[in-house]
Amino acid sequence: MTADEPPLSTVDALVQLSFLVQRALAEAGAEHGLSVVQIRLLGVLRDRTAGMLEIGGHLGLDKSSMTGLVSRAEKRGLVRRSPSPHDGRAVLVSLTDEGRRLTEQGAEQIGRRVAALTAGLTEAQRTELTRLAGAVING
Amino acid sequence: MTADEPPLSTVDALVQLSFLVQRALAEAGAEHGLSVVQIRLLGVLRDRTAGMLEIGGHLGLDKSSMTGLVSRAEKRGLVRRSPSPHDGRAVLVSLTDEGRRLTEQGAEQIGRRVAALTAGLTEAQRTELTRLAGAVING
DNA sequence: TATTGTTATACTCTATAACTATA
DNA sequence: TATAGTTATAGAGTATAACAATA
Repeated sequence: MTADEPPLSTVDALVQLSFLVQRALAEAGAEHGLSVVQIRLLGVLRDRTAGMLEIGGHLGLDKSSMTGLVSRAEKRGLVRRSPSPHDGRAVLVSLTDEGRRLTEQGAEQIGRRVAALTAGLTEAQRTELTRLAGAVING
Repeated sequence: MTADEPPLSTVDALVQLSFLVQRALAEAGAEHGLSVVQIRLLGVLRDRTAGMLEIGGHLGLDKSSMTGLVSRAEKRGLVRRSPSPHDGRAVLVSLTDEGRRLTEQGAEQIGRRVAALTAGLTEAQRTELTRLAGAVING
């Protein structure tokens, strides 16, 4: 029989859960030398091509932070910069084939690791957790 | 009427929720110039005095990362280093009065911000979410 | 010898301010 | 003038390897 755990407040439960998930993300990324923010960058580009400002908006980062972030990913061959056909000031960032491969593979591993966190729940509990988390996310 | 949101997978829901909570943490910390890791450092020291290795274990950081982390907090007057009475190699890190004040105040603000995330849930839903999150946390 | 902690070093990540080029 | 992006700079945060002091 395992030890009883102290009851958690809602706040503590959400904070601790967030750290568990973030650790799973970091560990999945580390297998490929990717930081969490690099994972997020690839995630943003998974379904779209975007300019620096737009990506920064999604990640909550200043445009000056984007330059280095994208350059490091570019140096690793994961993304490319292209000139925008409509605006001479703008660049469009998109995944390379290698970047897309790594994105898909990483998503799979993240899925496995995060799913493993809920392995102790019943299917009904998992469904309910997903529903409640979704309600928080959607306001 | 608000727009329908796409149904989320369990993995996506947990990942997105973790980013929401982490953002709340970061914003609460930013009000006092504290990073998330500095908040965690104060949290570890809230209920105990600990050596560098022990703190690093709680935070998942190498001992070499601890030196700078603790020194920055020390320079701000939030923690102090004391020689261990039992081991001449070790130092004991503890909160200063100012550090404790900030820790309590920060915990309050984090509580408010994280609680606000669940403001749209009923009390029963909040209870259920807490129970399910606790089940994930406790294995 | 093993352990605790620091230092030296290198890198990622981030922001502010100043700058370039284009709109 | 305003906008998209980069550069210069500064600082936090992290790890690896080498080191000092103590156990």
